[in-house]
Amino acid sequence: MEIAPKPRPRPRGRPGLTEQHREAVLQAARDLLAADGLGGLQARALARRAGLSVGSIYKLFGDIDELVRTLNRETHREFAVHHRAALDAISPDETDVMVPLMALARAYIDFVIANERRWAAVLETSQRRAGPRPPDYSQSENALFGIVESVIKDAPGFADPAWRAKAARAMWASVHGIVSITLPNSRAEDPAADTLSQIELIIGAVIRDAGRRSTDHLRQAPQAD
Amino acid sequence: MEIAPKPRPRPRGRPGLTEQHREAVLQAARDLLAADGLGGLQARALARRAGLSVGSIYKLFGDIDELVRTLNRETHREFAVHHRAALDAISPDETDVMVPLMALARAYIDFVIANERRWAAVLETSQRRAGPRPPDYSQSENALFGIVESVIKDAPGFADPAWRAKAARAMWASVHGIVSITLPNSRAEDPAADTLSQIELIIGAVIRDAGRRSTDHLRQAPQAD
DNA sequence: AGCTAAAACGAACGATGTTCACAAAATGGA
DNA sequence: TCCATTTTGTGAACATCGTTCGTTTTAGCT
Repeated sequence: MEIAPKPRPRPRGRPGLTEQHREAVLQAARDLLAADGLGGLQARALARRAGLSVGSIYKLFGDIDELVRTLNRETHREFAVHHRAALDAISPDETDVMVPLMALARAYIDFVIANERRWAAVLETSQRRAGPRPPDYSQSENALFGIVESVIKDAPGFADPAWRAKAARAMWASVHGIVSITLPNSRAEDPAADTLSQIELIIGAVIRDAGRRSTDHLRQAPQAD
Repeated sequence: MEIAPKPRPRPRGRPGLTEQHREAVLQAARDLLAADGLGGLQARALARRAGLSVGSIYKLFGDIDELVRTLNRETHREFAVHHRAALDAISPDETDVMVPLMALARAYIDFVIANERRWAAVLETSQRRAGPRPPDYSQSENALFGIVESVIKDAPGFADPAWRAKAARAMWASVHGIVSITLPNSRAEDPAADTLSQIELIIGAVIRDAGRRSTDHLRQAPQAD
Protein backbone atom coordinates (compact mmCIF):
# COMPACT_ATOMS: atom_id res chain seq x y z
CA MET A 1 0.00 0.00 0.00
CA GLU A 2 1.47 3.29 -1.07
CA ILE A 3 1.20 6.26 1.20
CA ALA A 4 -0.45 9.15 -0.57
CA PRO A 5 2.01 12.05 -0.97
CA LYS A 6 0.22 14.23 1.53
CA PRO A 7 -2.65 15.61 -0.54
CA ARG A 8 -3.48 17.80 2.42
CA PRO A 9 -7.03 19.16 2.32
CA ARG A 10 -7.17 22.89 2.04
CA PRO A 11 -7.35 24.51 5.45
CA ARG A 12 -10.57 26.01 6.66
CA GLY A 13 -10.58 29.80 6.41
CA ARG A 14 -9.57 32.58 4.10
CA PRO A 15 -6.83 31.60 1.65
CA GLY A 16 -3.43 32.72 2.88
CA LEU A 17 -0.72 34.72 1.19
CA THR A 18 1.02 32.66 -1.47
CA GLU A 19 4.57 32.46 -2.66
CA GLN A 20 3.52 34.72 -5.54
CA HIS A 21 2.55 37.42 -3.07
CA ARG A 22 5.90 37.12 -1.38
CA GLU A 23 7.61 37.40 -4.73
CA ALA A 24 5.52 40.46 -5.63
CA VAL A 25 6.70 42.20 -2.48
CA LEU A 26 10.28 41.22 -3.19
CA GLN A 27 10.06 42.57 -6.73
CA ALA A 28 8.60 45.84 -5.46
CA ALA A 29 11.43 45.97 -2.93
CA ARG A 30 14.05 45.35 -5.59
CA ASP A 31 12.62 48.15 -7.73
CA LEU A 32 12.43 50.61 -4.87
CA LEU A 33 15.91 49.75 -3.64
CA ALA A 34 17.42 50.26 -7.08
CA ALA A 35 15.53 53.55 -7.53
CA ASP A 36 15.76 55.19 -4.10
CA GLY A 37 18.17 53.18 -2.00
CA LEU A 38 17.44 51.78 1.44
CA GLY A 39 15.26 54.80 2.27
CA GLY A 40 12.83 53.81 -0.47
CA LEU A 41 11.90 50.58 1.28
CA GLN A 42 8.85 51.88 3.14
CA ALA A 43 5.94 49.75 4.29
CA ARG A 44 3.25 51.77 2.49
CA ALA A 45 5.19 52.11 -0.76
CA LEU A 46 5.92 48.39 -0.80
CA ALA A 47 2.28 47.52 -0.10
CA ARG A 48 1.00 49.77 -2.86
CA ARG A 49 3.44 48.47 -5.49
CA ALA A 50 2.81 44.86 -4.54
CA GLY A 51 -0.98 45.31 -4.52
CA LEU A 52 -1.29 44.28 -0.88
CA SER A 53 -2.02 45.90 2.46
CA VAL A 54 0.61 47.08 4.91
CA GLY A 55 -0.36 44.30 7.28
CA SER A 56 0.47 41.67 4.68
CA ILE A 57 4.01 42.94 4.38
CA TYR A 58 4.38 42.21 8.06
CA LYS A 59 2.73 38.81 7.75
CA LEU A 60 5.20 37.91 5.02
CA PHE A 61 8.42 39.36 6.44
CA GLY A 62 7.92 40.15 10.11
CA ASP A 63 9.39 43.60 9.72
CA ILE A 64 11.15 45.77 7.17
CA ASP A 65 14.58 44.81 8.49
CA GLU A 66 13.90 41.18 7.68
CA LEU A 67 12.91 42.19 4.15
CA VAL A 68 16.16 44.11 3.82
CA ARG A 69 18.07 41.09 5.08
CA THR A 70 16.38 38.97 2.43
CA LEU A 71 17.41 41.40 -0.30
CA ASN A 72 20.94 41.49 1.07
CA ARG A 73 21.13 37.70 0.98
CA GLU A 74 20.15 37.86 -2.69
CA THR A 75 22.84 40.43 -3.36
CA HIS A 76 25.42 38.29 -1.60
CA ARG A 77 24.48 35.25 -3.67
CA GLU A 78 24.76 37.16 -6.93
CA PHE A 79 28.02 38.66 -5.74
CA ALA A 80 29.48 35.19 -5.20
CA VAL A 81 28.17 33.84 -8.51
CA HIS A 82 29.58 36.86 -10.33
CA HIS A 83 33.05 36.23 -8.91
CA ARG A 84 33.00 32.52 -9.60
CA ALA A 85 32.04 33.24 -13.19
CA ALA A 86 34.94 35.65 -13.55
CA LEU A 87 37.31 32.97 -12.33
CA ASP A 88 35.85 30.28 -14.55
CA ALA A 89 36.48 32.43 -17.62
CA ILE A 90 40.23 32.08 -17.11
CA SER A 91 42.27 29.47 -18.96
CA PRO A 92 43.11 26.56 -16.65
CA ASP A 93 46.75 26.54 -17.79
CA GLU A 94 47.30 30.15 -16.89
CA THR A 95 50.45 30.30 -14.74
CA ASP A 96 50.54 33.94 -13.64
CA VAL A 97 48.62 34.35 -10.34
CA MET A 98 48.08 38.01 -11.08
CA VAL A 99 45.69 37.12 -13.90
CA PRO A 100 42.99 35.48 -11.79
CA LEU A 101 43.54 37.92 -8.94
CA MET A 102 43.04 40.94 -11.16
CA ALA A 103 40.07 39.25 -12.80
CA LEU A 104 38.52 38.96 -9.34
CA ALA A 105 39.29 42.61 -8.65
CA ARG A 106 37.72 43.63 -11.94
CA ALA A 107 34.67 41.51 -11.08
CA TYR A 108 34.44 43.23 -7.70
CA ILE A 109 34.52 46.67 -9.29
CA ASP A 110 32.06 45.77 -12.02
CA PHE A 111 29.63 44.37 -9.50
CA VAL A 112 29.78 47.46 -7.31
CA ILE A 113 29.21 49.71 -10.32
CA ALA A 114 26.38 47.64 -11.76
CA ASN A 115 24.65 47.25 -8.38
CA GLU A 116 25.41 50.55 -6.75
CA ARG A 117 22.45 50.90 -4.39
CA ARG A 118 22.12 47.21 -3.66
CA TRP A 119 25.77 47.03 -2.64
CA ALA A 120 25.47 50.22 -0.62
CA ALA A 121 22.55 48.60 1.22
CA VAL A 122 24.69 45.61 2.09
CA LEU A 123 27.48 47.78 3.46
CA GLU A 124 25.15 50.08 5.39
CA THR A 125 23.26 47.32 7.14
CA SER A 126 26.38 45.34 7.95
CA GLN A 127 27.88 48.43 9.52
CA ARG A 128 25.06 49.84 11.61
CA ARG A 129 24.73 46.77 13.79
CA ALA A 130 26.22 46.87 17.28
CA GLY A 131 26.59 43.19 18.10
CA PRO A 132 28.10 40.43 15.97
CA ARG A 133 27.77 40.78 12.22
CA PRO A 134 24.81 39.08 10.58
CA PRO A 135 25.97 35.67 9.38
CA ASP A 136 25.27 36.51 5.73
CA TYR A 137 27.95 39.09 5.40
CA SER A 138 30.62 37.17 7.27
CA GLN A 139 29.78 34.09 5.24
CA SER A 140 29.99 35.94 1.96
CA GLU A 141 33.23 37.55 3.02
CA ASN A 142 34.68 34.21 3.99
CA ALA A 143 33.59 32.70 0.69
CA LEU A 144 35.45 35.40 -1.21
CA PHE A 145 38.50 35.00 1.02
CA GLY A 146 38.32 31.29 0.33
CA ILE A 147 38.37 31.86 -3.42
CA VAL A 148 41.39 34.12 -3.14
CA GLU A 149 43.09 31.57 -0.93
CA SER A 150 42.61 28.82 -3.47
CA VAL A 151 43.86 31.04 -6.28
CA ILE A 152 47.19 31.79 -4.59
CA LYS A 153 47.62 28.23 -3.34
CA ASP A 154 50.32 27.29 -5.85
CA ALA A 155 52.00 30.71 -6.11
CA PRO A 156 55.56 30.87 -4.78
CA GLY A 157 55.67 32.06 -1.21
CA PHE A 158 52.21 30.94 -0.14
CA ALA A 159 52.97 27.40 0.93
CA ASP A 160 52.16 27.83 4.61
CA PRO A 161 48.34 27.52 4.99
CA ALA A 162 48.02 29.87 7.96
CA TRP A 163 50.07 32.55 6.28
CA ARG A 164 48.23 32.04 3.02
CA ALA A 165 44.89 32.55 4.80
CA LYS A 166 46.11 35.72 6.41
CA ALA A 167 47.47 37.06 3.13
CA ALA A 168 44.19 36.30 1.35
CA ARG A 169 42.20 38.16 3.99
CA ALA A 170 44.58 41.10 4.02
CA MET A 171 44.62 41.40 0.24
CA TRP A 172 40.87 41.29 -0.15
CA ALA A 173 40.21 43.64 2.73
CA SER A 174 42.58 45.99 0.91
CA VAL A 175 40.63 45.62 -2.31
CA HIS A 176 37.45 46.38 -0.40
CA GLY A 177 39.03 49.50 1.06
CA ILE A 178 40.36 50.76 -2.25
CA VAL A 179 37.07 50.16 -4.01
CA SER A 180 34.94 51.80 -1.34
CA ILE A 181 37.15 54.86 -1.06
CA THR A 182 38.24 55.40 -4.64
CA LEU A 183 35.19 54.42 -6.64
CA PRO A 184 32.56 56.82 -5.22
CA ASN A 185 35.01 59.73 -5.17
CA SER A 186 36.33 59.32 -8.65
CA ARG A 187 35.17 61.92 -11.12
CA ALA A 188 37.30 60.62 -13.96
CA GLU A 189 35.62 59.53 -17.16
CA ASP A 190 36.56 55.94 -16.36
CA PRO A 191 36.26 55.53 -12.61
CA ALA A 192 37.29 51.89 -12.69
CA ALA A 193 40.70 52.59 -14.21
CA ASP A 194 42.14 54.44 -11.23
CA THR A 195 40.66 51.94 -8.79
CA LEU A 196 42.01 48.99 -10.73
CA SER A 197 45.46 50.49 -10.96
CA GLN A 198 45.63 51.05 -7.20
CA ILE A 199 44.56 47.46 -6.62
CA GLU A 200 47.25 46.21 -8.97
CA LEU A 201 49.82 48.20 -7.05
CA ILE A 202 48.90 46.52 -3.78
CA ILE A 203 48.25 42.99 -4.99
CA GLY A 204 51.26 43.02 -7.30
CA ALA A 205 53.53 44.07 -4.46
CA VAL A 206 52.24 41.34 -2.16
CA ILE A 207 52.63 38.63 -4.79
CA ARG A 208 56.11 39.74 -5.88
CA ASP A 209 57.24 40.19 -2.28
CA ALA A 210 56.08 36.72 -1.30
CA GLY A 211 57.74 35.23 -4.36
CA ARG A 212 61.06 36.93 -3.65
CA ARG A 213 61.00 35.98 0.01
CA SER A 214 60.58 32.33 -0.89
CA THR A 215 63.35 32.18 -3.54
CA ASP A 216 65.91 34.91 -2.73
CA HIS A 217 67.16 33.43 0.50
CA LEU A 218 66.45 29.75 0.55
CA ARG A 219 66.94 29.33 4.23
CA GLN A 220 63.35 29.87 5.38
CA ALA A 221 59.73 30.19 4.34
CA PRO A 222 58.03 33.57 4.67
CA GLN A 223 56.99 34.35 8.19
CA ALA A 224 54.41 36.72 9.54
CA ASP A 225 55.85 39.50 11.72
CA MET B 1 39.63 110.46 18.13
CA GLU B 2 39.45 106.77 18.83
CA ILE B 3 36.56 104.78 17.50
CA ALA B 4 34.83 103.00 20.32
CA PRO B 5 35.21 99.23 19.93
CA LYS B 6 31.55 98.70 19.10
CA PRO B 7 29.91 98.61 22.54
CA ARG B 8 26.72 97.72 20.77
CA PRO B 9 23.61 98.32 22.87
CA ARG B 10 21.69 95.19 23.67
CA PRO B 11 19.00 94.54 21.07
CA ARG B 12 15.40 95.11 21.93
CA GLY B 13 13.53 91.91 22.69
CA ARG B 14 14.07 88.63 24.40
CA PRO B 15 17.74 87.67 24.80
CA GLY B 16 18.86 85.23 22.08
CA LEU B 17 20.54 81.87 22.33
CA THR B 18 24.18 82.21 23.36
CA GLU B 19 27.32 80.32 22.50
CA GLN B 20 26.87 78.48 25.80
CA HIS B 21 23.53 77.17 24.63
CA ARG B 22 25.11 75.95 21.43
CA GLU B 23 27.83 74.22 23.41
CA ALA B 24 25.24 72.63 25.71
CA VAL B 25 23.50 71.11 22.70
CA LEU B 26 26.81 69.90 21.30
CA GLN B 27 27.73 68.29 24.61
CA ALA B 28 24.36 66.57 24.78
CA ALA B 29 24.91 65.40 21.20
CA ARG B 30 28.38 64.06 22.01
CA ASP B 31 26.99 62.13 24.98
CA LEU B 32 24.08 60.69 23.03
CA LEU B 33 26.29 59.76 20.08
CA ALA B 34 28.78 57.95 22.30
CA ALA B 35 25.96 56.15 24.13
CA ASP B 36 23.50 55.24 21.38
CA GLY B 37 25.14 56.02 18.05
CA LEU B 38 23.64 58.14 15.32
CA GLY B 39 20.14 56.91 16.19
CA GLY B 40 20.42 58.56 19.59
CA LEU B 41 20.63 62.04 18.10
CA GLN B 42 16.94 62.90 18.28
CA ALA B 43 15.54 66.41 18.50
CA ARG B 44 13.55 65.83 21.69
CA ALA B 45 16.31 63.95 23.50
CA LEU B 46 18.82 66.67 22.61
CA ALA B 47 16.47 69.42 23.77
CA ARG B 48 15.80 67.73 27.10
CA ARG B 49 19.48 67.07 27.87
CA ALA B 50 20.49 70.58 26.86
CA GLY B 51 17.67 72.20 28.85
CA LEU B 52 16.16 73.81 25.75
CA SER B 53 13.11 73.43 23.57
CA VAL B 54 13.01 71.51 20.31
CA GLY B 55 12.63 74.75 18.42
CA SER B 56 15.91 76.06 19.81
CA ILE B 57 17.79 73.09 18.41
CA TYR B 58 16.58 74.17 14.97
CA LYS B 59 17.43 77.81 15.60
CA LEU B 60 20.96 76.78 16.49
CA PHE B 61 21.66 74.12 13.87
CA GLY B 62 19.06 74.36 11.13
CA ASP B 63 18.38 70.65 11.22
CA ILE B 64 19.70 67.47 12.78
CA ASP B 65 21.87 66.70 9.76
CA GLU B 66 23.78 69.92 10.26
CA LEU B 67 24.34 68.99 13.90
CA VAL B 68 25.67 65.61 12.78
CA ARG B 69 27.97 67.33 10.29
CA THR B 70 29.30 69.52 13.08
CA LEU B 71 30.08 66.49 15.21
CA ASN B 72 31.73 64.76 12.26
CA ARG B 73 33.95 67.79 11.67
CA GLU B 74 35.05 67.55 15.30
CA THR B 75 35.80 63.88 14.88
CA HIS B 76 37.83 64.56 11.75
CA ARG B 77 39.86 67.23 13.50
CA GLU B 78 40.68 64.95 16.41
CA PHE B 79 41.46 62.17 13.98
CA ALA B 80 44.06 64.35 12.24
CA VAL B 81 45.57 65.60 15.50
CA HIS B 82 45.80 62.06 16.82
CA HIS B 83 47.77 60.95 13.75
CA ARG B 84 50.10 63.94 13.75
CA ALA B 85 50.87 63.27 17.41
CA ALA B 86 51.70 59.65 16.63
CA LEU B 87 54.15 60.79 13.96
CA ASP B 88 55.72 63.44 16.16
CA ALA B 89 56.52 60.81 18.79
CA ILE B 90 59.00 59.16 16.42
CA SER B 91 62.71 59.94 16.54
CA PRO B 92 63.68 62.27 13.69
CA ASP B 93 66.72 60.14 12.83
CA GLU B 94 64.69 57.00 12.35
CA THR B 95 65.66 55.53 8.98
CA ASP B 96 63.20 52.65 8.59
CA VAL B 97 60.02 53.89 6.83
CA MET B 98 58.07 51.03 8.31
CA VAL B 99 58.37 52.59 11.77
CA PRO B 100 56.36 55.76 11.07
CA LEU B 101 53.97 53.89 8.76
CA MET B 102 53.13 51.31 11.39
CA ALA B 103 52.87 54.04 14.00
CA LEU B 104 50.22 55.67 11.79
CA ALA B 105 48.43 52.35 11.40
CA ARG B 106 48.48 51.82 15.15
CA ALA B 107 47.12 55.35 15.62
CA TYR B 108 44.33 54.61 13.13
CA ILE B 109 43.35 51.44 14.98
CA ASP B 110 43.54 53.08 18.40
CA PHE B 111 41.37 55.95 17.28
CA VAL B 112 38.71 53.67 15.82
CA ILE B 113 38.64 51.60 19.01
CA ALA B 114 38.56 54.61 21.34
CA ASN B 115 35.90 56.42 19.28
CA GLU B 116 33.85 53.54 18.03
CA ARG B 117 30.46 55.23 17.56
CA ARG B 118 31.84 58.58 16.53
CA TRP B 119 33.89 56.95 13.80
CA ALA B 120 30.94 54.81 12.73
CA ALA B 121 28.91 58.02 12.41
CA VAL B 122 31.54 59.51 10.11
CA LEU B 123 31.56 56.45 7.88
CA GLU B 124 27.78 56.10 7.80
CA THR B 125 27.09 59.68 6.85
CA SER B 126 29.86 59.80 4.26
CA GLN B 127 28.42 56.70 2.66
CA ARG B 128 24.70 57.33 2.53
CA ARG B 129 25.00 60.46 0.41
CA ALA B 130 24.22 60.15 -3.30
CA GLY B 131 26.03 63.14 -4.79
CA PRO B 132 29.60 64.26 -4.17
CA ARG B 133 31.11 63.53 -0.78
CA PRO B 134 30.86 66.25 1.86
CA PRO B 135 34.09 68.25 1.76
CA ASP B 136 35.00 67.29 5.34
CA TYR B 137 35.56 63.67 4.65
CA SER B 138 37.48 64.14 1.42
CA GLN B 139 39.58 66.81 3.07
CA SER B 140 40.38 64.63 6.06
CA GLU B 141 41.16 61.70 3.76
CA ASN B 142 43.45 63.86 1.66
CA ALA B 143 45.20 65.15 4.77
CA LEU B 144 45.95 61.59 5.87
CA PHE B 145 47.10 60.64 2.39
CA GLY B 146 49.37 63.70 2.44
CA ILE B 147 50.96 62.60 5.71
CA VAL B 148 51.65 59.13 4.31
CA GLU B 149 53.05 60.67 1.16
CA SER B 150 55.51 62.81 3.11
CA VAL B 151 56.56 59.83 5.22
CA ILE B 152 57.54 57.69 2.25
CA LYS B 153 59.12 60.59 0.40
CA ASP B 154 62.71 59.51 1.02
CA ALA B 155 62.16 55.78 0.97
CA PRO B 156 63.81 53.92 -1.91
CA GLY B 157 61.44 53.45 -4.83
CA PHE B 158 59.16 56.42 -4.17
CA ALA B 159 61.05 59.13 -6.05
CA ASP B 160 58.42 59.80 -8.70
CA PRO B 161 55.82 62.17 -7.15
CA ALA B 162 52.83 60.87 -9.13
CA TRP B 163 53.60 57.28 -8.33
CA ARG B 164 54.27 58.17 -4.69
CA ALA B 165 50.87 59.83 -4.44
CA LYS B 166 49.16 56.82 -5.91
CA ALA B 167 51.02 54.44 -3.62
CA ALA B 168 50.11 56.54 -0.57
CA ARG B 169 46.42 56.51 -1.50
CA ALA B 170 46.45 52.80 -2.28
CA MET B 171 48.22 51.91 0.96
CA TRP B 172 45.94 53.95 3.16
CA ALA B 173 42.78 52.85 1.44
CA SER B 174 44.02 49.33 2.16
CA VAL B 175 44.53 50.17 5.82
CA HIS B 176 41.02 51.56 5.92
CA GLY B 177 39.65 48.36 4.39
CA ILE B 178 41.55 46.07 6.72
CA VAL B 179 40.53 48.04 9.78
CA SER B 180 36.86 48.27 8.87
CA ILE B 181 36.58 44.59 7.99
CA THR B 182 38.83 42.97 10.57
CA LEU B 183 38.29 45.10 13.65
CA PRO B 184 34.51 44.77 14.15
CA ASN B 185 34.57 41.04 13.37
CA SER B 186 37.44 40.10 15.60
CA ARG B 187 36.48 38.19 18.69
CA ALA B 188 40.06 37.65 19.82
CA GLU B 189 41.12 38.94 23.21
CA ASP B 190 43.30 41.53 21.47
CA PRO B 191 41.42 42.65 18.35
CA ALA B 192 44.13 45.08 17.32
CA ALA B 193 46.81 42.42 17.02
CA ASP B 194 45.28 40.61 14.05
CA THR B 195 44.41 43.87 12.33
CA LEU B 196 47.88 45.28 12.83
CA SER B 197 49.52 42.14 11.54
CA GLN B 198 47.45 42.19 8.33
CA ILE B 199 48.36 45.82 7.80
CA GLU B 200 52.03 45.04 8.25
CA LEU B 201 51.74 42.29 5.64
CA ILE B 202 50.38 44.73 3.06
CA ILE B 203 52.45 47.81 3.86
CA GLY B 204 55.62 45.78 4.31
CA ALA B 205 55.16 44.15 0.92
CA VAL B 206 54.61 47.48 -0.83
CA ILE B 207 57.66 49.10 0.79
CA ARG B 208 59.96 46.13 0.13
CA ASP B 209 58.68 45.72 -3.42
CA ALA B 210 59.27 49.38 -4.23
CA GLY B 211 62.74 49.23 -2.69
CA ARG B 212 63.71 46.15 -4.69
CA ARG B 213 62.32 47.54 -7.92
CA SER B 214 64.48 50.65 -7.55
CA THR B 215 67.74 48.83 -6.71
CA ASP B 216 67.57 45.34 -8.26
CA HIS B 217 67.53 46.42 -11.89
CA LEU B 218 68.99 49.85 -12.19
CA ARG B 219 67.62 50.52 -15.65
CA GLN B 220 64.38 52.23 -14.70
CA ALA B 221 62.26 53.70 -11.95
CA PRO B 222 59.08 51.90 -10.94
CA GLN B 223 56.25 52.59 -13.30
CA ALA B 224 52.55 52.29 -12.83
CA ASP B 225 51.14 50.04 -15.53
C1' DA C 1 3.00 100.67 33.63
C1' DG C 2 2.36 100.17 28.91
C1' DC C 3 4.10 99.43 24.41
C1' DT C 4 6.87 97.09 21.14
C1' DA C 5 10.25 94.20 19.21
C1' DA C 6 12.75 90.04 19.35
C1' DA C 7 13.09 85.35 20.04
C1' DA C 8 12.37 80.88 22.57
C1' DC C 9 8.79 77.76 23.26
C1' DG C 10 6.05 73.64 22.35
C1' DA C 11 1.69 72.14 20.38
C1' DA C 12 0.66 70.52 16.00
C1' DC C 13 1.65 68.53 11.34
C1' DG C 14 3.13 65.07 8.22
C1' DA C 15 5.52 60.83 7.57
C1' DT C 16 7.12 56.71 9.28
C1' DG C 17 7.20 51.55 11.37
C1' DT C 18 4.19 48.58 13.61
C1' DT C 19 -0.06 46.51 15.70
C1' DC C 20 -4.60 44.52 16.27
C1' DA C 21 -9.76 44.58 16.21
C1' DC C 22 -12.41 43.81 12.51
C1' DA C 23 -14.15 42.26 8.07
C1' DA C 24 -13.64 39.19 4.30
C1' DA C 25 -13.31 34.60 2.43
C1' DA C 26 -13.39 29.79 2.22
C1' DT C 27 -14.89 25.21 4.11
C1' DG C 28 -18.05 21.79 6.24
C1' DG C 29 -22.27 20.39 8.04
C1' DA C 30 -27.40 21.16 8.30
C1' DT D 1 -28.52 26.39 -0.07
C1' DC D 2 -27.33 28.67 3.88
C1' DC D 3 -25.00 29.63 7.93
C1' DA D 4 -21.65 28.62 11.47
C1' DT D 5 -16.89 28.50 11.96
C1' DT D 6 -12.36 29.21 11.15
C1' DT D 7 -8.63 31.35 9.07
C1' DT D 8 -6.43 35.41 7.61
C1' DG D 9 -5.88 39.77 5.00
C1' DT D 10 -7.03 44.56 5.89
C1' DG D 11 -6.32 49.34 7.17
C1' DA D 12 -7.45 52.51 10.79
C1' DA D 13 -5.05 53.65 14.83
C1' DC D 14 -0.92 54.23 17.71
C1' DA D 15 3.81 55.63 18.89
C1' DT D 16 7.58 58.15 17.49
C1' DC D 17 10.17 60.51 14.43
C1' DG D 18 11.83 65.45 12.10
C1' DT D 19 10.18 69.84 11.38
C1' DT D 20 7.30 74.17 11.46
C1' DC D 21 5.09 78.31 13.11
C1' DG D 22 1.50 80.69 15.96
C1' DT D 23 1.87 81.87 20.65
C1' DT D 24 3.99 83.32 24.69
C1' DT D 25 7.68 85.10 27.10
C1' DT D 26 11.21 88.50 27.93
C1' DA D 27 13.66 92.56 27.66
C1' DG D 28 14.24 97.52 26.39
C1' DC D 29 12.22 101.92 25.58
C1' DT D 30 8.86 105.78 26.43
